[in-house]
Amino acid sequence: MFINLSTDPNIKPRLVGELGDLSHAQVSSGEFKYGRGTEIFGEAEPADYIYQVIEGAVRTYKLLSDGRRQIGAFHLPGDIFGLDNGDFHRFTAEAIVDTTVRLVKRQSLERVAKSDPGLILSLLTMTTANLRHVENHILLLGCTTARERVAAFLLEMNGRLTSAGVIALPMGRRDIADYLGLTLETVSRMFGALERKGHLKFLDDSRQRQIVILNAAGLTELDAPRKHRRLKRKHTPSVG
Amino acid sequence: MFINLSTDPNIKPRLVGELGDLSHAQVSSGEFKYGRGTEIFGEAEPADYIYQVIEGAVRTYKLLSDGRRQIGAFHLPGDIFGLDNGDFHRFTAEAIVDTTVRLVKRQSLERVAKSDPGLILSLLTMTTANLRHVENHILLLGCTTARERVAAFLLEMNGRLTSAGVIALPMGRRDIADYLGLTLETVSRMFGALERKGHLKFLDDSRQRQIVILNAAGLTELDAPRKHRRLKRKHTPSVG
DNA sequence: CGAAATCTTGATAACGTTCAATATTCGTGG
DNA sequence: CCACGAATATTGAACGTTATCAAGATTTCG
Repeated sequence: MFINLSTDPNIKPRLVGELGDLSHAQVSSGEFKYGRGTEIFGEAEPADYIYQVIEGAVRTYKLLSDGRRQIGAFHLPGDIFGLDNGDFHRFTAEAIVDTTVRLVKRQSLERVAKSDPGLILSLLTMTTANLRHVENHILLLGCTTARERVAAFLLEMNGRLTSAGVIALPMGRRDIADYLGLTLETVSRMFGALERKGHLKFLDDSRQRQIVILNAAGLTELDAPRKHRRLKRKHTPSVG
Repeated sequence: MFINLSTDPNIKPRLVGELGDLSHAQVSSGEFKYGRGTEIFGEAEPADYIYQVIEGAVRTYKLLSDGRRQIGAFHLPGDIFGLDNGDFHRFTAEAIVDTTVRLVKRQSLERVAKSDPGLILSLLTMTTANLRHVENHILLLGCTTARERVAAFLLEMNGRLTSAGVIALPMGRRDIADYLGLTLETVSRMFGALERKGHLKFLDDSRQRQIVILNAAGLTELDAPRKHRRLKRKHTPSVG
């Protein structure tokens, strides 16, 4: 089906925030539902669509050949994923829970983009936003302790899916672990430690997925034993 | 100074490969030299220029407040860095050795970009290339052992700065460690282990920075003790 | 030339993983 | 709708990989 995004009131508000100048573009678009745990697209598959979460949650990840998994991002309502700017997906995407997505044919986007600098600029803006997230994640994975990672994860989620002060996590400990480069046991232990310190509490939710942050400042405290201590800096750009 | 890149034979060949459609753009450009160890720009500073390495090597990194450092990338001759698509740099950049860079005023790029969709597309292409690199780095930092990281580093460098089969590393063990999320001692030990296994050898270079890969296949061997073993999957894409 | 930086190697320790057991809940099929 | 197997989460104990601390050898470069 073809939808003019600028005239469909149900779609425009959702997409405008992310797609910006796409608002006057004529692109082919549709909705789809994926059951909990099902694959939306696979790594290295042709990237025919880009996706936006309407409802639910999605994980995108890479696998090593021996089964080790690294989740690159969680995608929540409003988020766009599968935007690879190339012919093939670089991640696998799976629905974490029953999920509804909007999909847009990449071909139609590119057709429009040829004559619409604003759309390319929007793609650049979204890609840059991805890049920023991934860059911060590298800092997390390369430098931080288990406690710091779990705390950072909570703060990230706190900013993204809090409703009435409660974080309702759609994903399990295993997913969190694979996002943070830890094991699920370590994630569980760090949650426990943060709870004992009074930085958070669990609501009497059966699976401990409903969390309230009690002390956000406590979560930002650094924790490194003394791993590295580089301090000096030089400042003298010399002119050629 | 203003240079029309499409008519300056000394500049065009270098930039065309990376900047694509910029070749017919009129942008302000110049060259600069930075001494070994000096800062080119700092994190959160205004991003007034984008840079291309002419000669030398550059590291870009983020710091935590207690001094922990994560190097995001090494930039070698031909590479463009500082392309943040925003008003501020997200990394600090330092010359690893005496380095010559070309710099291009961002303002002039943006002026041209307004009327040149091809240039924006080039920016998108370069940003996507950055993204791909960082995504792969996340997989490395989140999932792999020390030996695998050092091996992956060598293979990356092997594809980028090999001359006559010899990798001549411009950076020290500390930089490599901060790139791989390890300590310099561990990097040193892994080099030693790989040498003992016959996968590489050092040239009698005083600082062990000249390396020859003897067995690239040996370097790609996986090494995980048995950290995670997720196996079931419908179809199985994998990066080995 | 000499102080600082770099790299290696060894000994010890710690953080996080691995292995294991339990309790609870989910969700699918009878 | 209940029951039962599978999935999820927590916790404990032991282990292992990598960090930390330390010393020494060599080289760089100011």
